[in-house]
Amino acid sequence: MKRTYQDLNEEQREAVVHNAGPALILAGAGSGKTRVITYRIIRLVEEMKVSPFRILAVTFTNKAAQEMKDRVANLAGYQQAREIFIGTFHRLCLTILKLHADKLGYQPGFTIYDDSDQKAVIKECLWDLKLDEKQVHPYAVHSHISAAKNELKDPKEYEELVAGIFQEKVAQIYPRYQQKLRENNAMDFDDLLFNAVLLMKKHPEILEGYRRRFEYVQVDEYQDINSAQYQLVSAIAHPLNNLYVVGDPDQSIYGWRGADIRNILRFEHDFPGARVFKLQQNYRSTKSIIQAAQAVIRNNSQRKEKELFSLREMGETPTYYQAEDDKDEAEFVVKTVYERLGQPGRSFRHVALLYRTNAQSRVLEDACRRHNIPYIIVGGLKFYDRKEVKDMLAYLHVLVNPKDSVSLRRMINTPIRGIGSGTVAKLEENAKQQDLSMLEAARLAATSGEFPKKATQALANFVAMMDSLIAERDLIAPSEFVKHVLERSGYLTDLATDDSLESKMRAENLKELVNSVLDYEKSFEKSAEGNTEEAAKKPTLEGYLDQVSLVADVDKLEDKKNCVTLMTMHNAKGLEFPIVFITGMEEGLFPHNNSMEEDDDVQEERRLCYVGMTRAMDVLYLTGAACRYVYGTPQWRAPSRFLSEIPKDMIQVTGKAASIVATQGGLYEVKDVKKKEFDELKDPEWDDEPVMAPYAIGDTVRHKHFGKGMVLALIGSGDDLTVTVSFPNHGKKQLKAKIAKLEKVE
DNA sequence: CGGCGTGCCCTTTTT
DNA sequence: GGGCACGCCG
Repeated sequence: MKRTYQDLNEEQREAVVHNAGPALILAGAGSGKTRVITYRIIRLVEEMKVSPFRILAVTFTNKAAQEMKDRVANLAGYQQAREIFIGTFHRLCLTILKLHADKLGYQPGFTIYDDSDQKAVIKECLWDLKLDEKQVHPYAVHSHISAAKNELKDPKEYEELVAGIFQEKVAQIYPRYQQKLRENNAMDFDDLLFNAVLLMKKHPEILEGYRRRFEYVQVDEYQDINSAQYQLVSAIAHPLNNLYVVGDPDQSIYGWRGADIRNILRFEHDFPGARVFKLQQNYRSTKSIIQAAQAVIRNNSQRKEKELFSLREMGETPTYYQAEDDKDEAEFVVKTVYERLGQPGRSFRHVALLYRTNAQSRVLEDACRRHNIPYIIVGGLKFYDRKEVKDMLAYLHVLVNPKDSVSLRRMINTPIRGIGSGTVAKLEENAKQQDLSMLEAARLAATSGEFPKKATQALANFVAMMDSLIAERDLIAPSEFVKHVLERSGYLTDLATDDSLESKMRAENLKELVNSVLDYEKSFEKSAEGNTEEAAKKPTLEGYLDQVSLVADVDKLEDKKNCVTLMTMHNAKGLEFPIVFITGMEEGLFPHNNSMEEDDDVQEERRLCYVGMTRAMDVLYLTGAACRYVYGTPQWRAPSRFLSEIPKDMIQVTGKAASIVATQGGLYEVKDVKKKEFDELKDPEWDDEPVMAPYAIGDTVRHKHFGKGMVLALIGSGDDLTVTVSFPNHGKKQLKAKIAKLEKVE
């Protein structure tokens, strides 16, 4: 069958009919990049007669992978689609590593440690090294190690480049951290990439195998690729370099995770002879939304020339609402959602509420609940992060990988079975001295008589339980087995002993966990888990755990339910909604305080703003609050600079905070106060008075030593009020209002 | 050993 | 505001 690609535009068609050799597709937001990449794959199979088995397509999220699989299956048929390796980087690496784990000194059943497991291991290291975790923050240590791995630096290489006291500490911790992971037969997320690359380096014959296998390599979201991913992809694509990458430098928002935007910017340099295609027509949004988004992104200096345009109608001019405080902001959002729902063809599912930080979701959530708006939150506290679910997963991890002592420590006394912290500490000591896993140490202790009688008995019971569970593990279906573990562990019985609502919820969540195992099993019936080299053809507990470790919340976002969606802008990438609210448009929040010093960081924030705005199809609201509660204290901040980058005629301004006006460029005058309408909607109990501050953003003040300056932000109230002032000759200063005694100047 | 209360400090974003 | 570590008491 010869396809004519009539449903593609000229730009898209040119990109699709590219044959061999490297190609870079610069695809603006909403320009149909997924469509292009799927058609490309189909063309490889149907016209160029490439065996599906020889095609690799890598994405960043499972959701993107699934969508691509579905589209290929729809167009080319299911049989073709399942032969193609379409998956995330992490899934690709995991698949490779499972096949060759032994070559790196791992066993195939290795566990993937999540954030909290990683943190636990770091803490152990700190403890071993007698470092104070108050001074050396585990989180900071881990992010350094993570960054090192993303740049493919092993502990030795890291040590050589150490600069500063903190990094010296990290250099001590890093090798120990790796050693502990190895002892637990565990890898962290970054190891998946790092070890896959390492494997290829150490074993050229394995690399050669994958080179021969994957003749055509496609990469989605290329702007977000880090060094390790770059190495992997370019190694596999070499020497044919049939490397087809799609991305948008303006949507690179993962720099903090090691993504290096330079990879896309220098693609033509790295792969000589590369052809470049641009997709600049946006199909998603109205003209006025695209114009506003373009106006913002234009302020970035590091860009590839690309001008997005929309052929849709002008549509509604985006609105900026300046709220008094965060609650007022939430009320505005909710009220507007109701207004919009009155319009034909609109329902809750068409609305997304976006924000910069997860902490912002709470106020929005409260407002939704008060006004009976159904909502789902993507990200934040995930299902798999709940205590009871993590406990049960810890059981399963140990049962699959008995060396996993981090998980063992979590479940050994949950529910309480008389193995207290003293006993655990002693076990740990024994394990370390005799070079055993914790479970082995427990097994020994159960018979040695070294422990007190009660503890010995408790350990003996525990070991017997674990041994019998391990023996049963592969005899029944994973879902049956999980049910069995819930019973045998006494976890459910323990929950049943008190009838609090919380316990009931937990029991409910554990049922849901069993359901998720059932879903996993079902996916095998239709055999959608389509990678042929997936070692096992039938569902296993190990396979289930792998999957859980690799799924993110967005992946499961179903649009069946009629709910408003709440999520961060990071999570929103790749999605679209008719009506979008971007909340928290304030200096210090967006752009975030931690990203305001370096120009590169501000540029990334701006790209994030661009990503957020371009999610909107028809209607876009930008909202910000003059005063917001952070960690329980009020903070006053100026409107985001990104607002002032949108020309006046491209945005309509409204709000009720007439007293505090934008200072960034002083562009906004607040008109059209809609207070009356709010009061009708508001729950009276909710409407507490905002905290007043003696200064306002934009005030000029005089300081004894620093002279005249302008107020940029206010944090706290009363005696704790801290004022951020910018002085012409002394720069930014944070001053305690009580001590500094700033004098207001007219 | 284990339950419970107090106080501290923060996570910006996530596969 | 709230999760987590620590300390006290039954």
